[in-house]
Amino acid sequence: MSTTGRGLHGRVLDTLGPEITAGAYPPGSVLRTDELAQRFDVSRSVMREVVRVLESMRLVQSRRRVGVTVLPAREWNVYDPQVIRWRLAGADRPRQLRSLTVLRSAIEPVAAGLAARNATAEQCADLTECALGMVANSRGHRLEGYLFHDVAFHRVILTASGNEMFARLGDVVAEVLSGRTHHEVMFEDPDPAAVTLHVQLAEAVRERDAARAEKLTREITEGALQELDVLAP
Amino acid sequence: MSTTGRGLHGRVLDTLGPEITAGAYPPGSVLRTDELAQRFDVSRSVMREVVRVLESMRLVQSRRRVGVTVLPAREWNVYDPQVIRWRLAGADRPRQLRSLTVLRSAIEPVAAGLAARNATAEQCADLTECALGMVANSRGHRLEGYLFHDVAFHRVILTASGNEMFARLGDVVAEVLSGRTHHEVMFEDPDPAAVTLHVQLAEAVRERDAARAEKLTREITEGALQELDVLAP
DNA sequence: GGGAACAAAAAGTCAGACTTATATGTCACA
DNA sequence: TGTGACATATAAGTCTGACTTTTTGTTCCC
Repeated sequence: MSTTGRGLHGRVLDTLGPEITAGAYPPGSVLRTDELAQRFDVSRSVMREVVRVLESMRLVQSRRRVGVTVLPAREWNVYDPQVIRWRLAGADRPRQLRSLTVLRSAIEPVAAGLAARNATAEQCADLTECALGMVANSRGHRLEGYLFHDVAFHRVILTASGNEMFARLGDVVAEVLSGRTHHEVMFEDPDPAAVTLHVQLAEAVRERDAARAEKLTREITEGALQELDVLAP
Repeated sequence: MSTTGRGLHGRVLDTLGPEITAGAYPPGSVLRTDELAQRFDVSRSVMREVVRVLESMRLVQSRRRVGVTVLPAREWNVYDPQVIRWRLAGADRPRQLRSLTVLRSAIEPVAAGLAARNATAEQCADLTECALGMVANSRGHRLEGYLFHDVAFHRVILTASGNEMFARLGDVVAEVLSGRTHHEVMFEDPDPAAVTLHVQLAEAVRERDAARAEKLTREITEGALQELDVLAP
């Protein structure tokens, strides 16, 4: 389910990008456009476009008479969805997953508070529906169905907050939740306490209780953090 | 102080990017690469590189036989530093400033709590130094000096949190704080209460009091939000 | 009216020549 | 020996023109 992939350019990017984010080239390494073009068997034009995109992600820097320099991780645009996907697919997936979960724990409670103030009637209904879907799939190893509703639930919260910056983190949350179900060990049914919290959160938003919504979300993300500590200490 | 600017490619990007984020072309509008190249008097190769970068920011989408379609704002990579800068320079600066301030109010308290647990001795010293610098410049219209130390202070907090996602928001916070001093009306000296809060926050981090650090930061960002309500209601 | 063949349009790709900036090495001079 | 000016090589940057591929919209036939 890659966003790029289309065209020669996208295929090269999907190989070179992950290599860089995986640390295959130590920071300061110099690549040459011509050599890369040769390696991937594409023309210089295509290779230049790839380098330009990597440069806009701050993964590399292109300088005359020097070449394409790989930048240290501290420079990377770590909020770029492609970079996030590449890093989650790579070796430092655990570290990345932790970073993102901590980010969630900061954002989502505030977003939920705002959602309680701003959510439309339709969004409230969606929320309730998602929560019910979670309940319905919380037993009997129906993990896929549970995940689907869980992701949808958090997306609605983030969107309903009315803050575009929060809304854009929907994909990140989806990635984190999906990762927990698919990549990490998750044989057992979801924690019943978490399910209850989601139902209560939908209630709180519907009743415009911002403080309670924030508190409940804090408990949810707190749980996600603890879960992470158990899985990857 | 533009990151790009270097080269023909950067100059075109710095014109076309802001135009799109300013909403000069309604979503769904179709641009043609050849026409754009003609308009900016550059070759198609350069124009293609520009389009590729805009595409990676999800501002546009390039499709065969159709052209370069402008995407709706909901699709934009609003965390991309360039996009942030372009939007802050444009007409919906107030809305953008509010979004970012809300984001700060979610992130910084959590970051401060983590900083209290993870900050090195050197970072604690830096923090105290910055706080003292703020105090020293808090009276007599020394706004530039105050801003400098304020920005540095928040950068240290975000970095000391140990979370890379938080650390990368240093530039955003710098932009918001700088905007308050330069663009918005800011004739008076900074609020003495805010200065005190920063001094206390440096203390709390030094004493490893995570809960107090978080609470103090929440008060600081709360102040920033109220300030925004006064300036742009 | 519906489906298949066709034509046009725009992006995608390539190859090659030329330009420009700049890191680095050379050499003369102090 | 150190230092500055100058020359040179290098790799990115730019331009041009030709060709390919995909997709859309039309037309024509059943």
